[in-house]
Amino acid sequence: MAEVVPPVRAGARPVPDATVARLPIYLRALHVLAEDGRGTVSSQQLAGTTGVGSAKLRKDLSHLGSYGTRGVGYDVGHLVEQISSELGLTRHRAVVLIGVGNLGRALAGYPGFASRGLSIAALLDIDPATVGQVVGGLEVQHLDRLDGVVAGTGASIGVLATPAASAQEVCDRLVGAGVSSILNFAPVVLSVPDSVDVRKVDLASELMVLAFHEHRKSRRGVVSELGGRQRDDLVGVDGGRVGREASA
Amino acid sequence: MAEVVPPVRAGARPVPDATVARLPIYLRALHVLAEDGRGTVSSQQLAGTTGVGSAKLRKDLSHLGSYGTRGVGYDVGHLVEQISSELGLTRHRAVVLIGVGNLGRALAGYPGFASRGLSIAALLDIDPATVGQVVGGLEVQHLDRLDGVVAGTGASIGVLATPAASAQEVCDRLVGAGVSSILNFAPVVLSVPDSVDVRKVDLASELMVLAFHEHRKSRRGVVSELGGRQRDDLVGVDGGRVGREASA
DNA sequence: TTGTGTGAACAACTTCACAGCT
DNA sequence: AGCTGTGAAGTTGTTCACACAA
Repeated sequence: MAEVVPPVRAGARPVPDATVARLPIYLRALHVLAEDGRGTVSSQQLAGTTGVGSAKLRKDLSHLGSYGTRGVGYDVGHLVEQISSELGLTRHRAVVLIGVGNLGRALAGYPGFASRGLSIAALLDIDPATVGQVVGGLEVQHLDRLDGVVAGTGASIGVLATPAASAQEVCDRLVGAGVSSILNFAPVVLSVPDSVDVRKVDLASELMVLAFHEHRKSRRGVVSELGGRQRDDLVGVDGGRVGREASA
Repeated sequence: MAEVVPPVRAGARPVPDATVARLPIYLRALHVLAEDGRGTVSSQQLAGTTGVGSAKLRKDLSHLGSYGTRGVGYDVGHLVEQISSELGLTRHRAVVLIGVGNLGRALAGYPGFASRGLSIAALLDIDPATVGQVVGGLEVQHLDRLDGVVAGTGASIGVLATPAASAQEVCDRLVGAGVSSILNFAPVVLSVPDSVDVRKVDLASELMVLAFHEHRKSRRGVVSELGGRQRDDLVGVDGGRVGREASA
């Protein structure tokens, strides 16, 4: 067609979202392989440990200009660097966590947060009984210090682990302080400017989706070979899209 | 495979997965509306509170044999029933939770679990210091009692909130006890029989995806060399005992 | 031979636009 | 008028199959 080229400049979306969502999984598997001293992996092998099909895996890796060797596989160390780089983990990113209840404590102590690239730089809460406690090596600070903490740590990512009732308010303060990406665990839909990314983890929803699968098994079908799928179903949490649509 | 089969096998998937994943969100919003005394909602209004586009919402609802009234909207109460029914929440489903650390405690106390259809029927752990504690009104039992607990409560859903190292082992025990759906919080790819559904929530991955978005935002002509020498401890995920891939 | 990389077919999901009911 | 329900078009993601490199 003599159609004009899409007005998209170079750099619109080189890496599909679905691929990005899987990169951390590959990265983890690769770290394990590296520890075991493996120098190379084939897509087949990586597929085995990540639960992703080998073709999908190859296509994913090809999006980041993959450097596999035909007949051999991928260099583990190099792949780790490639993925880390793509995810932006080569640069240390500070994360502030708001809401130091049980969930917040779990997150603060989560192995894998502290490990690579990402680290929780500050914990904040509004409860006087919690403020001042030391959790995961950090002293919990009062939420009122948010602006200073964000400025001081250079944090651009916030984790929201507060009760639902205060989530929107805290979110507003996070945005006001300059945070531009938020991981939301509160079961509410946050309203944020377009420039802010929100990703939501909804624990209750996850359980309900499982309940649905249970329901379907018992309700309709004999569990024919269609029934179980573990590998494909690793959808996890659906992507939190940017911003939101206009609403008064 | 001889004959040309229609798109989907008989009774395979009437409701798309993507829709199922959103039903809990609608359900929550509808509960709020019901509390406020709203009798009806339009797709437009529901879209506003759920952050989903109105067209998508209508299509989603149409999958469950939609019951809207043209020119008016949907009956809130009826919709709640429809969605609950589709998700299998009309029947009370017992859930067992393994691993009563901070995450487990957070889940045990999560509002919205206890509320509708789903309830955590038992907490189990293997740590003697945790066993016997009362958390969220339930006494933590030893993991060895798993079979009896599953049989006694009729639980078919298990929540895995253990450390990564023991996740696969506990998973096996869950499956052995008769649980057929598992919500896995451990950063491990579980190996299960085809008849078992596994859904994974990977907190570290979520953060990394956010980091990626941050990274992309700051990708303004930063073509210069990123100091890729990120040589930190090789923590990795230990105990990644992913058996094998049940390759299809 | 082994195993990557990829175009092309396929499938899933989303958005559009409007017919048709109230 | 207002709003649902849905074919059709558009977009995104997955799977296939094979050329090609080591």
